Amino acid sequence: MPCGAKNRVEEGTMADELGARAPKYHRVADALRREIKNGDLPPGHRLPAETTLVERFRVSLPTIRQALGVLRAEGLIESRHGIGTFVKEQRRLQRRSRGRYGNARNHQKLLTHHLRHEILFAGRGQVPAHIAEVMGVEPGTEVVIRRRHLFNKETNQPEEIGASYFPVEMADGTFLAEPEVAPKALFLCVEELTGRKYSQAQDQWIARMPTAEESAALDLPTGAPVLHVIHCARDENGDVLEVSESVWPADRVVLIDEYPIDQEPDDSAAPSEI
Amino acid sequence: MPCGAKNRVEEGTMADELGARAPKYHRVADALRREIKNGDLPPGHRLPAETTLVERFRVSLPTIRQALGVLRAEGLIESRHGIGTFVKEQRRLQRRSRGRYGNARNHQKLLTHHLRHEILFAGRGQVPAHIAEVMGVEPGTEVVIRRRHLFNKETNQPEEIGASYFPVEMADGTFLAEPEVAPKALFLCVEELTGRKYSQAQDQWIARMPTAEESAALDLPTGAPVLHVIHCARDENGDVLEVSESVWPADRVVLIDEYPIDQEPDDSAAPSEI
DNA sequence: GACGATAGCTCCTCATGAGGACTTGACGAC
DNA sequence: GTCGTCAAGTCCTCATGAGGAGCTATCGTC
Repeated sequence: MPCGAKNRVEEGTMADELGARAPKYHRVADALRREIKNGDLPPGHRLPAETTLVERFRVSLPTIRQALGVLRAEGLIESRHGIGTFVKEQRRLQRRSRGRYGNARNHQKLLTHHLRHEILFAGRGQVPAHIAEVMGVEPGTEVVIRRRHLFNKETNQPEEIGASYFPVEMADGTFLAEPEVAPKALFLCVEELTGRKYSQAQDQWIARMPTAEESAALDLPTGAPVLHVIHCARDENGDVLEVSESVWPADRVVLIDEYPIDQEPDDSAAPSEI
Repeated sequence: MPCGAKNRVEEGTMADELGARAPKYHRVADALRREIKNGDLPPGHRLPAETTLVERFRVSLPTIRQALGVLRAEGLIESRHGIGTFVKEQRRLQRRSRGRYGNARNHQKLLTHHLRHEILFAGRGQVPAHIAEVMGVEPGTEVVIRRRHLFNKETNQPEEIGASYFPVEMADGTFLAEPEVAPKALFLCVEELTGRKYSQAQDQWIARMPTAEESAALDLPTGAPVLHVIHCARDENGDVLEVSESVWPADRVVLIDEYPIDQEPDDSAAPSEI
């Protein structure tokens, strides 16, 4: 069949919103998407086999596969080789509070004690470029690095990957360079070790697609982005005490930040329209 | 050619890391990806035409298209109908400071004065479900809504879409329900109108894929996520004064948050490992 | 010089056909 | 009962062939 001659494509099931000019794979995807959103195809339910969809929509297999590819990219369905294509269970969002330093001073324990920690690396290493920039050092400078993975203790699902970076002269030779899990918040350790106080912070918030490694480490479905925060803490002189970064699976985690609002004018930067 | 019989696939250009068992489209994608990362195909450069790639890699057109689809999904290339396929210019990241309320008290002017404001809607309307939740009201409750689009004044590119929501009893009848751009930060207007002070805030940070509307409004390339913040401000009694939300194109914008670190313990929630 | 038609390039859509890889469940041998 | 074999069902890969749609440069006309 030449491309121009339109087959009738199962009226009533196929979308009518999209004109007859829309590509077939688009119309098929639209029809299936509506059935999923309607609840006709509930989460976990198996879709008809591709060959069945070929008959039902009276289009060719590549067209059906292209339509399913669209829905797969949207995160609506998931195909398992040799088994079938399923409507995805939508993962429940977990709210993770970032909170403030003051709380940790109170409790004197690890702030993420509800998560299982795994220290992948602790010791000297070259600072990554994006960290060097906020640290204000040359790329490739040696720093003390602690890399960690955090898991939900119950489900054992990965919930965060992160790392902390310290200036060598500050942290080398201390237990910050040792792979044991710290008993309390790292910044309290740093304050004890150096006698300097955390005084100001800058956070960079980034949404992006994961790297292949992150996708594997966080068990991310295809098409799911990550939330990436680079946190830079300085003492009152403006010297960097620590840069830490965290990457969260955005399909599962919402970050919550709570803080008081200044009543007095200050000189920090301007918020976006509040 | 039957699927089992492997054609020789241009040794030296195709990846060797992936075994010969890897799918052809995967190997083609890998070869092109490496050329892009190497710089052999610099940003903005046009890739060979699909038919040329067919000859070069000695695979069929659908295979080439599938390989390009992989790179397209990764955001590495961009195809323009009738013109060609290009290595994407990586958009320069703009750093947008969110800063703090105090600054606006100082300057008494719009916090985003470097952006062009467009008020799409101002007036009464039903509160969306996700806003109702943080506001602590029933879904469907009437509130005063201000929807806005913000554009870069120079490039005219969309840089943010957002909205503010106010309780009706507070804002109805005031200029908050009028579509004129406010001369200064909205929260200052609210404080003047109500006599109540912004005292505490909660931000929800979300990374997710855009809706179709957002994708169009923010001129997002396919595969680019958005950064979504829902900001809830309350007075000292805990009454909600305003909920505002912003959606940023994550391929262009990095949000920066700067704040002092409390020296005293407090009772706010715990940060993730700092 | 300005305008419009055309040719030739590009990517996009879609069909047909075929074989492979993976999973599951039924069956039989031990 | 346990194990391995087998068949059937599923999704995955890949080829070939064809026509359509969008863009641009060239050329001719006005």
